[in-house]
Amino acid sequence: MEIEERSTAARIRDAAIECFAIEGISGTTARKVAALADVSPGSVINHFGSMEGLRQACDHHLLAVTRNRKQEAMAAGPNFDILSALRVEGNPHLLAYLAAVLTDDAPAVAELVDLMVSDAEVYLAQGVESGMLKPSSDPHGRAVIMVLWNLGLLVMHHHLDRLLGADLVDPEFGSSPAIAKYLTPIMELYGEGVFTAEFMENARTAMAALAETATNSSEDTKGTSP
Amino acid sequence: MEIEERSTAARIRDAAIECFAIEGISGTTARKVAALADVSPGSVINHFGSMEGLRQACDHHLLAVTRNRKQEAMAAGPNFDILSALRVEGNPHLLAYLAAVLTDDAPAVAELVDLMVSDAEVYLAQGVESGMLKPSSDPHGRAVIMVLWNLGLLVMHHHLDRLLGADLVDPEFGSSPAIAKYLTPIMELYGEGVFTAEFMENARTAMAALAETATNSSEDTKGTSP
DNA sequence: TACATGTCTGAACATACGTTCAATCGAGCG
DNA sequence: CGCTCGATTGAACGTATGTTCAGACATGTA
Repeated sequence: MEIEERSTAARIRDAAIECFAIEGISGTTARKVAALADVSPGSVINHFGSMEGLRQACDHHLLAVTRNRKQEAMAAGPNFDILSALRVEGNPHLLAYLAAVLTDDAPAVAELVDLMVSDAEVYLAQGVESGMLKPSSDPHGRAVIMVLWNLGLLVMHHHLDRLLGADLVDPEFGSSPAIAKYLTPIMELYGEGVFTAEFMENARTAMAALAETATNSSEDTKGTSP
Repeated sequence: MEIEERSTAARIRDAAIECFAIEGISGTTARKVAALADVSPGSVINHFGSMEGLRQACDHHLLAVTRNRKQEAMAAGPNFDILSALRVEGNPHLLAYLAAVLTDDAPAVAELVDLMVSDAEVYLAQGVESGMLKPSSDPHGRAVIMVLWNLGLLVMHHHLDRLLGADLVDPEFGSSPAIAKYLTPIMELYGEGVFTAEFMENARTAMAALAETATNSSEDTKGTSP
């Protein structure tokens, strides 16, 4: 028997994260996790009470890792890739696990997303102050959209990989040539936007009208809403 | 007994879409669908062969509805809200069903996403030609990112609703006052971007270096990648 | 060595699922 | 009316799951 570096509970939890990430939330069974962790099915329940308890333990681990990485990231200066921190070392399936749980509404996941948004608000404000970013008329809304855009791409990494050949979940993505195919359009959108100045002029009046009489049908915005 | 307007198969399929949308893919059972459609469990299998067949039937229905709406949308001119077409009439749970299936990689779903991207490429090109949109150095990449950003927000409608108070899946969202909270930051991002011109100047050189020697560590882009 | 204590096992159980199939129903027709 | 035949039923079956628990095991202590 080999030397055990991590506790049995930690080994089971990491095996569960890997299983959740690869087989999906519903495709993961106690027996699969047990086999992957080289323990018996009963041991999985013994340590975490139930499969739901195991899920929560994984969520809290993800949250804890994120909180730890947050401090290092804070010291390294503004970083708009919320995911890069989770890509480095640790369990290589943490990012894929996040992608898997982001859709169902577990409390710890909501807390994690809220944390990312409030972090982003700080980073964005810092960026504005340092002249790196343009100010916004709705800093909170902008932070929400940018974070959810990022997380949304992560959730649909299968489609992104198929369409652009860039696999966000690959641990080596950060140093892969494929990152350019992903960064180029995003940088362009974040740099210049898409709408021309003429169009924005027209859209602004339509938006103002929408804000006032929002109870009308959406007929007005058809063909203009993003 | 009431007058049946739709065939039994269609009733079962629509019940399945509702069940998949509300209870989730894995939370949906043949018995739940049968109860919702007021038929026996055996009838569900009789019509669709298996639960997997039922899933595929739902996917193909979603694809068919999208293709139909596409023609109307084409006639109405460029429309950058890929989802608005699915929000009008028909099964009110189609959008939520799309949000549910967007994460697992069923073939029909991939086909649907590919269709949306190629549609977006056409719309974006039309927008550029009419002076509504800025040209792009990577039209395909831009279309992919914009579509996946949109779909990503849909997938995470729970988080968007919690953070911004805008429920994308609500059938009446298009004519709701909440739409402003959602459109304001998006229009701002699509109109002006986030990065200042000065920053883009620096980023451009970093991007060029990245494109050439992409095998380096991602240390260079830390703090700048979106 | 002998004992104590907490960990781990794996066979067993209840449950819920997808699926099957003989029986039943009901509309169309001679 | 009597007959036919596809649609529908719902009880039953095999399987897989989460969970339990009595016993085996390892480890530290005296």
